[in-house]
Amino acid sequence: MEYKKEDRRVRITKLAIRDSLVELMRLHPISKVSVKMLCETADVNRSTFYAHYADQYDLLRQIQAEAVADIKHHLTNKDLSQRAEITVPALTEILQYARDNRDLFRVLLSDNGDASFRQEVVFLAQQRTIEKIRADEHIDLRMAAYLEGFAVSGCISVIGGWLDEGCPDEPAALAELITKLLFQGVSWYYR
Amino acid sequence: MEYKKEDRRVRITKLAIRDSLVELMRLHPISKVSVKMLCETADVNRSTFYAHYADQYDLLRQIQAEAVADIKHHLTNKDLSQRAEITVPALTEILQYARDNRDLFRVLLSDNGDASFRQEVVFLAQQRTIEKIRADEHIDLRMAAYLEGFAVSGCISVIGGWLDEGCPDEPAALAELITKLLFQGVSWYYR
DNA sequence: AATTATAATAAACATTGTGTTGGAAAACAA
DNA sequence: TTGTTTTCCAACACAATGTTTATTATAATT
Repeated sequence: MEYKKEDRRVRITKLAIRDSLVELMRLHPISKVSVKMLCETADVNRSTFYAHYADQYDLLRQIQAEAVADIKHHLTNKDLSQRAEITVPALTEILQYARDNRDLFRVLLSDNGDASFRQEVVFLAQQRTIEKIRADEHIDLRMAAYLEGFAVSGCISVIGGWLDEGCPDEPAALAELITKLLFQGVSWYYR
Repeated sequence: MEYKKEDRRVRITKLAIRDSLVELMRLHPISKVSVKMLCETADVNRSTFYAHYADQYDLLRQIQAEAVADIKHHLTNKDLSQRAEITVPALTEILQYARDNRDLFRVLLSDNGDASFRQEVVFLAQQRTIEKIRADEHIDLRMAAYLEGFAVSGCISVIGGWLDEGCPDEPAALAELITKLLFQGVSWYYR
């Protein structure tokens, strides 16, 4: 991987631009964030922006890709490299990571974010959490797709709400809740 | 409501524009759909567009509002006007309505759609399906929010997938599935 | 510290979509 | 048919886009 260690100026510039995007996307959807405004907020020349990114969407895509890579890193580094299933401890670790980068993840998971990030998360989850559903030959593929979509969308919603509220629960507690919601439905709680 | 019966020309124009939006949004997110392209596809003059809508988003908003009104109509017209809970029959009827307007709902529920529509659906559902959760004083508000978000996001995902695949299941069967997923989780199926 | 390489800047440019306008032509309702 | 309303057409100023050039500033290298 490109460990050529970017020029210091490049790092500073990119950081300023990325921070500005996250800041602006707390208020506006990506479509309403112009390159012009972005550069003004970051105090970076517009030509400089175009030297690094094609447009706002390209920028967002790169930020997302990095976040996905980090999540993947957390996944493979943990106990579950052998077991194709997300465990409460692993989910806890991911939640901690999300909390540490709260501003970023709020934006990525929010409705202001781009669809592709959620889709990537779905893909990651598909390869792990629910792989056993796929493996079960008693389930047809269509049903598996329903279950996966239901599960991942539900989870993302909970995590997004948690971040919006300032992470009032401990990661471990939320991981527990999510797991229960997934496998036992909403009824486990209130009945 | 406005039963003034619009001028025939207005009806034709609006219909053409709306169809064009749905068509274009199968490929691009709303942010990438320009008024110009919209009018070219609809074969309508750009000035005419601005006579009816402020911009693409205003147009989408109006389409959404109408869909929401229709759903509301289906809800209040049914047995559940007294019971604050979505029943399988009522959900079935809504699914039939969605299937009848498949192209439209695919767009509205997809990630290309606007967040506000999903939020409105969430709001509708909050007032009914899960009202009992709210009423239960043993549940704190934060937990209730988690459950609601989880449930609604999951449902929308399933319905969206169903529409994308060409509605291969009967509405009644899908309504049954969704209800089970909601209250018993994914485990009811594969184990 | 001096030299070389490269990144950021400023200014200008053509291009494109936006939103508005006024008048002519067309379609409607009566 | 007559009067009304809508659409169309052409033109407009305006703003953001993406590119290019020369110049300045900063970093990496020796």
